[in-house]
Amino acid sequence: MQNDLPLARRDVIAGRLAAGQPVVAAELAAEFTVSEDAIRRDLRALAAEGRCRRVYGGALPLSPAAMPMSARMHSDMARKAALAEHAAQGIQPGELLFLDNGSTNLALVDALPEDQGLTIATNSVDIAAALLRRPELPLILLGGAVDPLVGGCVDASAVQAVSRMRIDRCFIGACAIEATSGVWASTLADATFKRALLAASRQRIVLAIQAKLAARAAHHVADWAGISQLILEHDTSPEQLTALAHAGAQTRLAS
Amino acid sequence: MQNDLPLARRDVIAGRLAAGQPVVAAELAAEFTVSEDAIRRDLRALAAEGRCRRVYGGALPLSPAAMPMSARMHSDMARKAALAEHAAQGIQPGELLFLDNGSTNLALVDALPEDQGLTIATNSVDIAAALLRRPELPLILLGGAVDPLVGGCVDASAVQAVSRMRIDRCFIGACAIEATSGVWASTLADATFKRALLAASRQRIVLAIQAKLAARAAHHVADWAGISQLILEHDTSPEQLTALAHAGAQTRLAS
DNA sequence: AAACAATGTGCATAAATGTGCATTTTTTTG
DNA sequence: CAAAAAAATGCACATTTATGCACATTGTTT
Repeated sequence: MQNDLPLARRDVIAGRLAAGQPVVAAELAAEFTVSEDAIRRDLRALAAEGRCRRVYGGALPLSPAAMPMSARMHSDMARKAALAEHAAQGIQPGELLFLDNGSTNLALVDALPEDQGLTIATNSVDIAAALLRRPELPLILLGGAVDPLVGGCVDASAVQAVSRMRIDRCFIGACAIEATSGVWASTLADATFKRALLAASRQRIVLAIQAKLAARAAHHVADWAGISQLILEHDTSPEQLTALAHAGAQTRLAS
Repeated sequence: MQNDLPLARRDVIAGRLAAGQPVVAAELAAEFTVSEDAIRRDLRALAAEGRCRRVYGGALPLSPAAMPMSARMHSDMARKAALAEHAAQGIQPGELLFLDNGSTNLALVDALPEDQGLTIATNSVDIAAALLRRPELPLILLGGAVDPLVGGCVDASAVQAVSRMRIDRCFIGACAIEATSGVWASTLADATFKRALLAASRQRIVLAIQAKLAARAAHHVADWAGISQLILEHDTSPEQLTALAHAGAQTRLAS
């Protein structure tokens, strides 16, 4: 990402600031392959124009935060990021991925590798919004009526659309997990969609933080025979793990 | 790529700028096999016509397409909110609204009235994300391949989907506005989608902040005969207003 | 047909701008 | 309070730009 236009670089930085994103001088210098002096001059100029606030080590946007969606509040973000990091390692170049609704899959967006020729599909509005910040990743969005509880499209048109796809690897969002029976969803439409998604996918991955094992949901999605891999946190209890293994789940632990 | 017509070269450069592409003086000189002086003269002339921004080493497009959607949505929010407030007053109960891509329409989300039985449709990821915070409003999301520059779906499937709808009131996002010619978009796909959206809608509204009148874009969407109402800021210059009125635009000023 | 103005082009020089480095000053952190 | 990191400052260097001028090409006039 090195354009020959110096002011273009300044515009890119200004754009990130305008998007509410804080910037670090050293990172920008490495990214644009210029010295930190040049970056500092840019930030100084932007601050003089009133387009950011200069701080030690970088610059902050004037109107802070705001951009992320309703899922920012969760302090589980660190846990989910660890799961996502582990899940991303299994991704192969050129794959068509599907990220189902769910805040855990949202964390996966930031863990997706670059320059692998990946294509991402999703039915989740929040995940699509997050993927807009990864413009190098081609994004296919499933349309339809948005279920406000789910935060994405799980209606008949979405089922039909996903049924016409051949997905290499899908990440199912689980509302609840039970060791004996598998994956569960909160709403009927969501469960129906997830089953269609599973049917269209070769590799079927589930990311689950601890809380999912304690949760309950009304509609069954799939048993462990239908799930290729269940990725859990490293501090999952041994009892749960043996129960899962006994039920036939292919589990892996994120470090 | 060496054509003997000097004007042709300038048009090619202007076309790239209008498409949102930055140009480097030295590269253009090599491409057209002329000296950098000639290129500089071209760029100077284009900048004087307001068709680009001259920078050290080349020129940058005036079009907002260069800035990602995430950056555009947080700039000039106060101005856009005023426009949105005014536009919301015209909405009738029970209508099916369509909010086209665009940061100005994003501000409209917070201005939509409650308990009016409205239904909202959009092809914009960010607008859909914002509407998740208004769960009482039924939301229909158009799917397809997401254009990262546009921030939403403007491909053939989106055109097809919108063509099958009967929309009561649509809010078109304008990348640029010209008093004599109407509404312009930055990319061909976006312009095509907007035309399909206009064709499917009864009331066709355009919200435009001041900057849109100074911007340039490459692809024509509609002239003023195709726009029901153009909502502008209260401090739009009288010259612009008379030019718009003379061209047949139905303008209204937000307070 | 010849002369003319108009325009675009390329090359010179001088001015302006951006960059990187060395040094000093300021801020943060332990 | 001391050490480390970051920022400001001054300066040398390279690149880009503006300006004036000579030259070629084109279209028009006489």
